[in-house]
Amino acid sequence: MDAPAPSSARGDWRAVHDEALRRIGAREWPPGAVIPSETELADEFGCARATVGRALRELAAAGLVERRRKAGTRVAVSPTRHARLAVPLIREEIEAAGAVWSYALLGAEERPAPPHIRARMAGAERLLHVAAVHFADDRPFVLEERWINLAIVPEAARPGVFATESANEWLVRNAPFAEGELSLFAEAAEPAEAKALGLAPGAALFVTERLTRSPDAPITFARLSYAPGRRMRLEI
Amino acid sequence: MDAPAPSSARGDWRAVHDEALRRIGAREWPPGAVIPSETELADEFGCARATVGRALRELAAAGLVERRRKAGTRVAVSPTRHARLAVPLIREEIEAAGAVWSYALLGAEERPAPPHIRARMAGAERLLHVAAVHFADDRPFVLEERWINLAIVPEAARPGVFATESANEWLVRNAPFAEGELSLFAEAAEPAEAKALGLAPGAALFVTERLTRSPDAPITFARLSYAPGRRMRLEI
DNA sequence: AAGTGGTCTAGACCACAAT
DNA sequence: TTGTGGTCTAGACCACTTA
Repeated sequence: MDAPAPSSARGDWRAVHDEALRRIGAREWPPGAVIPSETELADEFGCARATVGRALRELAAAGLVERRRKAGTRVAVSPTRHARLAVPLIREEIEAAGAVWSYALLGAEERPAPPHIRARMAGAERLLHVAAVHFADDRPFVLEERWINLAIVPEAARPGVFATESANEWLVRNAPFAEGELSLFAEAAEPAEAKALGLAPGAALFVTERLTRSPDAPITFARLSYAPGRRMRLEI
Repeated sequence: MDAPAPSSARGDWRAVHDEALRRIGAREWPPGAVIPSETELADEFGCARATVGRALRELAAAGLVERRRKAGTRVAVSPTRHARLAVPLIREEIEAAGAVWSYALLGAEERPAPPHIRARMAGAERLLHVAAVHFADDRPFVLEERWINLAIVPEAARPGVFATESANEWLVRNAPFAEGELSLFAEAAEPAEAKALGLAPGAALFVTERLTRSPDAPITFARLSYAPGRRMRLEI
């Protein structure tokens, strides 16, 4: 880390990062405390300030420290762990499990949305409702129910768009990188859901609700109801 | 972005980042394609290579591009979206919702684990089993069932450790920053679970199973069964 | 052998917010 | 006003991987 820097297999910033992590874990830098400035740490570790900056930036991204100009860097009060959750295409999720994907469109029509949908898609006048089931090896895998804001993606109203390609994929292609919110919960299957998925009413469904927004207006609200047995796996 | 750099409210690397994002979304850089090298892009944007590097590093962290030395940077074949999931302490989750947290220990004793637990905690000889319910405003919120590897955290066997502090918090304090796997799914409540949570058997539970590992051996396996109504919310 | 990303440095200027 | 983080630069050396 000195003079010409004797090469660094793992990167010097990692050494600083790991040592900072150790001090936080060992309560040498207790929760809420201000840690030394970049300049001081650079001095201590004998490296450039940018290297310390890199290390602390990673810690901040992980939520372990909070940084503010002039105020300095302080250890987060409650260093919460985070996990990264992939939001894959349904088809890819099924194929990744080694199964054959297929798909049945139940309906696609413009229709007035129920109040709780209207509330979440405020500003959307005309909404297209799409319902479909995705199958893994011909067994029902997930029920997709979706509302699409026709003001933002009017092409979705073209007849036959969702005959072979699911709304799931169509929207990823046509509205990529959109922001949004995701909500995960368990719910007993309603009779209609149970029927669509070939289950008994009341079965425990894993449900994800996802609202996708463009900067100006909501794009789509999707509810995916997964048949029992599906697990969402994450690394921490 | 030229000569003395006319200051940058948002950072020049963001400009490069956003333009790259646009080109990926617009399929000017189609999935799987190799994009220009850092040097070429630095030339195009009139900035230093490090600035381009920063932009592309963020895109790589987001999973939108893949980078390999010599091979270059290519657009991911299927640019999957990711969401960040916070794994909070149960007490903090309840208090964040404005409710009062309380806690009842159902039992804590060393006991042989069933086969499916032994399989996931390979190498752990002596296991402590802990069961407890967390309440929000005196209503059952989640059932915590946990197996702890006594070889790694022998202090957990001390009598009375989990009387007032939950195993959840105790382990966060005593084994911070551990790696692991997280699994989310829905399941119908078993009779014993239903009773502990005050529900009818078969109720739809939101379940998380989490295995925490130290570099050498498993530390703990926890199953959290949430009463209906609990939602896990994420930003995308 | 050669070209790409990965990292480090020393210095600089700036934005921001606490004082 | 001042001290902190945020960013940029120009150059350098290295690691890795493909050719």
